[in-house]
Amino acid sequence: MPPLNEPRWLDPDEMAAWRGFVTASNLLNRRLERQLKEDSGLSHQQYEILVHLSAAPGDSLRMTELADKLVTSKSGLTYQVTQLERMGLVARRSCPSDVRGVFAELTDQGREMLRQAAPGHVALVRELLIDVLTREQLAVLAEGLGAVSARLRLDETP
Amino acid sequence: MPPLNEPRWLDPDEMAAWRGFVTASNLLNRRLERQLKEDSGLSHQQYEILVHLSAAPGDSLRMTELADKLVTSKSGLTYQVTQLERMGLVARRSCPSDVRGVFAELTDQGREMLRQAAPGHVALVRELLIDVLTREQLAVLAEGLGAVSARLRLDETP
DNA sequence: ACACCTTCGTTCGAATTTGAACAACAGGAG
DNA sequence: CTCCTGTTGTTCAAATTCGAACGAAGGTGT
Repeated sequence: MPPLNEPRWLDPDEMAAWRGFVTASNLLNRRLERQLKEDSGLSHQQYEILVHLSAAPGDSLRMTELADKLVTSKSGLTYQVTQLERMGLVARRSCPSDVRGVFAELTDQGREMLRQAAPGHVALVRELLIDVLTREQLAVLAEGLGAVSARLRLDETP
Repeated sequence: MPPLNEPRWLDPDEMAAWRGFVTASNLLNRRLERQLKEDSGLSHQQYEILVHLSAAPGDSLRMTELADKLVTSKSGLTYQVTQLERMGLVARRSCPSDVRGVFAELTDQGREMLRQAAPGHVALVRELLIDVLTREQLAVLAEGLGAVSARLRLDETP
């Protein structure tokens, strides 16, 4: 018996997981966006840039590497780094070993902005996601979505 | 002892869950977007509009109600429905009981487009998310994210 | 009937995002 | 060295998104 031409639709449980994921993701992004904008004048994307930079050695990352971590397009990152540069939160530095390379580096002002914005952001993430879930749910979510991310990272490069 | 002024940062497990959620969400959206665009010429958002309409009684929904389900802005929906109308996939119908009201209704062509686009989309959702997780992980994810969504829906209206 | 507050969908301008095209360079194979 | 292929970051036009402001109605209390 040959494989069915009919696709394997999602059963109710699978559908619930999928819809829950999409809906929670959208709602969460919406809320975090508003909160950050009102509280610190940053978009979520800009905030994430600061976070990734502050977590990197030397508070700086190559543009491409940063774009990968953020899961965004190179051109999108170029735009946002320019914005952050105008705000004085990030600076561009050319790479010594590669003339084409550009480092985005967190400025003192950027570090300060992050220190100011982080508490409110983390509190909201906690209130809306972390504290809504049990310890076990959190663990399963971390492990499951970690696997999903890994799966997605794989067939991206080829 | 008064509550600490210092915010409760995320511990490693919590951080892993949060980063996993954000990353998986971004990667997944990126992939689905590409697949739908190449395969059917639809954006994910447009596809979701068709899905929600096809699931609604009479294949139609009020604009506001649809915007709620999609978790998007009213103006964003106005734009997308206009696009879909130009493609002949959706039609606007005025509401009999409320002059201000507008129904978005799935056309025959829209139904056909959905029938054509759905298999590839579902297959990818399955490949990248559903089939990567175990049955238990799926259940936990559905329940947990369901709760998160509910939590988010609550303090939205007031 | 009247004023008052809310809801509905659209319009508008500004901000953001994307993919494709591009120029400049890196890194090897020959 | 020289050609070839892959990278790097930017630019560009087009598409999308959002929030605020808006005009038009609904609904309520008096």
